[in-house]
Amino acid sequence: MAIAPQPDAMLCFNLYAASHAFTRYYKRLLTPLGLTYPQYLVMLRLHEEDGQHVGSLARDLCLETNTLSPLLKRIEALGLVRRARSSEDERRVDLFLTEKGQGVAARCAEIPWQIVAELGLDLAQVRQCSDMLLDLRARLSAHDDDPAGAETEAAPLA
Amino acid sequence: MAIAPQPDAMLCFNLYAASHAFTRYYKRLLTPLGLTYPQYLVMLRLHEEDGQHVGSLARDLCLETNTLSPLLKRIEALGLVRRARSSEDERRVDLFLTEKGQGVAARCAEIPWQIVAELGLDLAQVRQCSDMLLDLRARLSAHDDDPAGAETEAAPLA
DNA sequence: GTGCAATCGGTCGCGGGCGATATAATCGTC
DNA sequence: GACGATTATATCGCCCGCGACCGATTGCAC
Repeated sequence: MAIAPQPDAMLCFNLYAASHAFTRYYKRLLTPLGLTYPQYLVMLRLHEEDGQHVGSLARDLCLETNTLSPLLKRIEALGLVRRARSSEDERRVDLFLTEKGQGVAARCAEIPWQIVAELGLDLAQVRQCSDMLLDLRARLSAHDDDPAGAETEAAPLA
Repeated sequence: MAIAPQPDAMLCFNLYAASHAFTRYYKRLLTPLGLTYPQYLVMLRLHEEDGQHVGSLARDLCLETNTLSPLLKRIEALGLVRRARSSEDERRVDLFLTEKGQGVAARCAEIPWQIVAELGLDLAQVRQCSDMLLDLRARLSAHDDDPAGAETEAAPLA
C-alpha cells in the first residue's frame, strides 16, 4: 500500500500511522473530558504521582519542557492543576492536581481498561509489542547522543 | 517507567514515544535535504508513483487534505514538486516531481536501508512488528465508524 | 437543461512538538 | 562575597494534524 518496499520505512510509517490512529481513537473518549491526548498523559502521570515538577514530567513523557509549558498552562486554565514554584528550588515549578483535577484523573485512569475491552486486544501480544517498541526506542536514543555511530559510516546501501 | 499499570496505556504511549523518537532520528538525515518527516513521506510516495493527486496521497499517508495542502505548497516552494489541476477532473490537483525533486526523492529512497544498517534491526522482527501495527490500525479504524462497542448505539444509517 | 448532493481541494483556528533563545535561580570555585 | 557555568522553566517561530467550514467542479437525478 503505502511506502512499500523498504522494511524500515514500513516500520516507521506504521508507527507514525498507528500512533495517529490511536490518538484519534482516544479523542472520542477524551473530548467529553475536555482533554487532548498529551494532556491526558499528564493527568495520568499526576494521578500516579502528584506534586511532580515540569522537568520530571518531561522526562517521563519524552517531551521537551517547551512543549509542556503551554500545555500545563492550558490545563491550569481548565482548573485541573495548580502550578507552584518549589520552595526548595525556586527554579522548579511543582504541579498538583486540584480537587476537580483528581476527579478527572480518576476517570482518565479507567480509559485504558475500557479500550482493551473494546478492541479485544490480546494482552500477551500487547505486552510483546510494547517491549519491541521499548527496545526500538532504546536503540534510537542510543544513537541520538552518539552521532554517526562507531562503525556504521560506510555502506549506505547493502 | 511512565504510564505504568495499564497495558493499553503502555502500548499507546510506547507508540506515541517511539513514533516521535523515530521522527527525531530521521531528522538527522532529513535536515540536510531540507525536508521534514511528513514531507519525506510525500517524496517517497511520489518516487514510487509520480503524478498522483492530493486525495490519493492523503489516503496513502492517512492524512487529511487540509494537512497536506500547506505541506505540498511548501515543497512546491522548495522547487521539488509541481502542482497542476487535472485536465480530466478540474477538482483534482495532480502532483509531479520536478527534476530537482526526482534527485531528492532518489536520495530519500536510500535512507531506510541506511537506517536498518545503523540500528542493526532484525528484519524478521521488523516485519512482525509492522504486521502487529497494521492489525492494530485496522482494529482502531474499524471502531472509528462503529461508534463505541456493540452496545446498540442505534446506528444513524443502516 | 435544471437542481442538488457528493467530491475535491482549500483556508482558518487551535493544540501540539521542537529548535533556538531568554531569564532566573542554583552551584562551584575562588 | 564574586562570578562564570549549569540547571529549570518559559517564549518565539515554524511545521504538523485536524475539526469546521468554504468555493468550485462533477455526477445524478428529473
